[in-house]
Amino acid sequence: MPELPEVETIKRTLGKKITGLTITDVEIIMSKVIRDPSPEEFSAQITGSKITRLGRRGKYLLLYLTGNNVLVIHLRMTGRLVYTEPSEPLAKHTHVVFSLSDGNELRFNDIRQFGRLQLAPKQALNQVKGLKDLGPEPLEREFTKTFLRRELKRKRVRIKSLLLDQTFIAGLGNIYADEALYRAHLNPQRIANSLSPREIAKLYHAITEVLQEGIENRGTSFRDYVDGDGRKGNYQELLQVYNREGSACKHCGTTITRIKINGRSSYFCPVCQREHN
DNA sequence: CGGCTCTCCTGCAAGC
DNA sequence: TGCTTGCAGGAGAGCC
Repeated sequence: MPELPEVETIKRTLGKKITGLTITDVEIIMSKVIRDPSPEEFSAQITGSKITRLGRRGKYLLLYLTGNNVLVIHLRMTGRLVYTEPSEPLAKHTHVVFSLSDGNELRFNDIRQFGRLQLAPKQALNQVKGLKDLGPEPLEREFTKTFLRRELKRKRVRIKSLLLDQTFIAGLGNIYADEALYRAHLNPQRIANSLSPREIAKLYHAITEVLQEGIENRGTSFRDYVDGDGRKGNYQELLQVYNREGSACKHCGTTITRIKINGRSSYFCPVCQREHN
């Protein structure tokens, strides 16, 4: 499930391969993955464009094209971008194929068909649904302790739910949210506006640290995620709580617990992350 | 508007 | 062994 560190890693690895290349053809195999415009318009606008640079906003990957367009890609759960030779057989769930001027292809495949591609004019990027309501980038200067304090104060949801809310902060998913809460010694069920200034400060540092470490380790590969080189990340080996139900906490040895919060799994150590203290 | 639930989809694991 | 059932999850729609 590509979250901020995974998308950032894809941006860096894929960027080295496809920046400067022209898209010579677009084949849409499953049209529902194209959110906007129509498949015909999508192909027509992209064909002949050059990829000038790659960007990222939250979990969205951005391919800046000549002709003033941006190809906005969200991989959701199982989406993959595969840079490969045309002779390579199409994977079962390949939905879109971009032919590139170096003779290779960029393929979008997605087992669960949740991922979406969208084309938007560069100046209209901040009007794209999903993108326009994103909260601050947690690794940029705009994400501050003051912001976190102010926003937490007016929220009555559980802190775990808030961390997953992209309109609150962009880029955290289930893995890094659980890891950040563990690092901050915060129980995922805590109500956001009950956190003390000290706890908020710990959470602030925990969020930036886990994301930074995720990037340094080229992301977390559970099942599907690979980077632009087709390589798996390493951060799954450094996870403290996520997907570790029944295992010992690496700090205190207590069994890691899993509960559901708003339908999402939350992994935590019941001792290191006590609800009341 | 805030906050919650349902939905999309396939692959895999658990259970009988 | 082979079937059925349930679960995983990001974000948008829809509800109160």
